[in-house]
Amino acid sequence: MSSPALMSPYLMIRNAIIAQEFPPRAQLVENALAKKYNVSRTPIREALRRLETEGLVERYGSRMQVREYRPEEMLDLYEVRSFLEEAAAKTAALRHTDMDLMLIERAHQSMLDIKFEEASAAQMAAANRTFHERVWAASHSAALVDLLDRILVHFIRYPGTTLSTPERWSQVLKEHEELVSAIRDRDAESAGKIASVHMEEAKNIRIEMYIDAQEIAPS
Amino acid sequence: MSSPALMSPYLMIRNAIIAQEFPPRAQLVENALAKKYNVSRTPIREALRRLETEGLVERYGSRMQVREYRPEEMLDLYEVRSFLEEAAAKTAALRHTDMDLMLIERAHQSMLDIKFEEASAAQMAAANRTFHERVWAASHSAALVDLLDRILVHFIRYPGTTLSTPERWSQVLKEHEELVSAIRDRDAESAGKIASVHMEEAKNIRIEMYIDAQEIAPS
DNA sequence: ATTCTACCACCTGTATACATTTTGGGGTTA
DNA sequence: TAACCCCAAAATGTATACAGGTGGTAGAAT
Repeated sequence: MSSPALMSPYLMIRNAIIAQEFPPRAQLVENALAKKYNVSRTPIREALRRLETEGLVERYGSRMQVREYRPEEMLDLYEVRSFLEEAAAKTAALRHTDMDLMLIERAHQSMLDIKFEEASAAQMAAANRTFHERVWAASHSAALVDLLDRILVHFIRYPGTTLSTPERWSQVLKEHEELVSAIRDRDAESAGKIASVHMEEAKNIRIEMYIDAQEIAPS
Repeated sequence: MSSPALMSPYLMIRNAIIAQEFPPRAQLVENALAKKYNVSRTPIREALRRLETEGLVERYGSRMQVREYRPEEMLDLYEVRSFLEEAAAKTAALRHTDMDLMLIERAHQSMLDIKFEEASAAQMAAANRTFHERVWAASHSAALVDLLDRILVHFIRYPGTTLSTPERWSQVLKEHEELVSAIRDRDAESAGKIASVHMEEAKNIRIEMYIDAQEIAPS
């Protein structure tokens, strides 16, 4: 994260939304943002349009406001991601080149090299993301990668990670191992199934996290 | 299609691209477009940004140009659509309300009411699209609908329809009938399978169309 | 003839000024 | 008191002016 002055209004506003500096349903007024970030309305408008297409910001009439979100929405997102990851895994199994496989294996090895106690949550999440991205790439379907990107954007708004315990971490590694094998064997059905189950588990962990949060701070 | 003056620059440019008035790789220069459509650069810029996120237009450095496309890409799109329609059908089977089912059945009936000889291709395509949209809606997954919308945008660039023969039309009706039944029975597996096969067939028809076109006008 | 340089034309990025629409409030009336 | 209307203020939509950067070309020198 570089200094504010070097960041585009798009990223500035985006970060502010994620940090809840602008809470859900907050009105995003062009003039106010322009003053706040010391640029003219023009770049602000473009940033808002972009955030709108990403789905972080919504129009109400002509006004823009921060999109609301409900924790339940997370389940929807995981569900769709599950379908897409299944599709990507299947397709990757059928279409991967030797190079694709090498890149996937290397990403997997990077995750194996991480010591859970020493690494930061961000590091682990990044390594995990890289692994999945390499699987996507191996599908050789630009359309599929585009959709996966689009879905994952929404996850930003939900804090935390599903990789937070050593048990889960080693479980993830085991499942990735299986996924790599299935892809290597060009076994599309298995690969799809593994990816799907993998996501289903992440979803369930999220549900637990949500319920725990509810019990600590009930409405 | 209303008169040009009433259409937003976004739609104007979009139509022009689809009509190949701006061929693939054509530079889209803001000033030129502004003069052509009698508006200032500001709305033109917004239109281009929007088209960029839709994927009809691409940046090369800071220049914008019409995105290239290859007929083979169509297969990718159908493949991804197939996954998504399968997901939507499965989810709709599990989650539909009585109202959802009624709307689906009504859309299906509308298609049955169409006489192939009398109806235009556009009418048939529209009725077909409505049917599918109602299935999507019955999934109650906003994220899924969003992705389907996003994928279908790209189909615009490829002319023609897969519903062009009476045989195919009645085949489509039969498969829709089966899909409605599976959804009604809340049989997710069948519904998913039917939707998936349905799309696979459309893909194959596209391949035939492409090959035929190649033979008539070889490179 | 070829290459290097300098300049000019063009295009995008940004700011600002102007136009239009929407909204919220206050006062009047039924 | 509630409803309606009108007006003022504010926010968005649009146009225009200005700045910065890039590419291409003409001309000169080798």
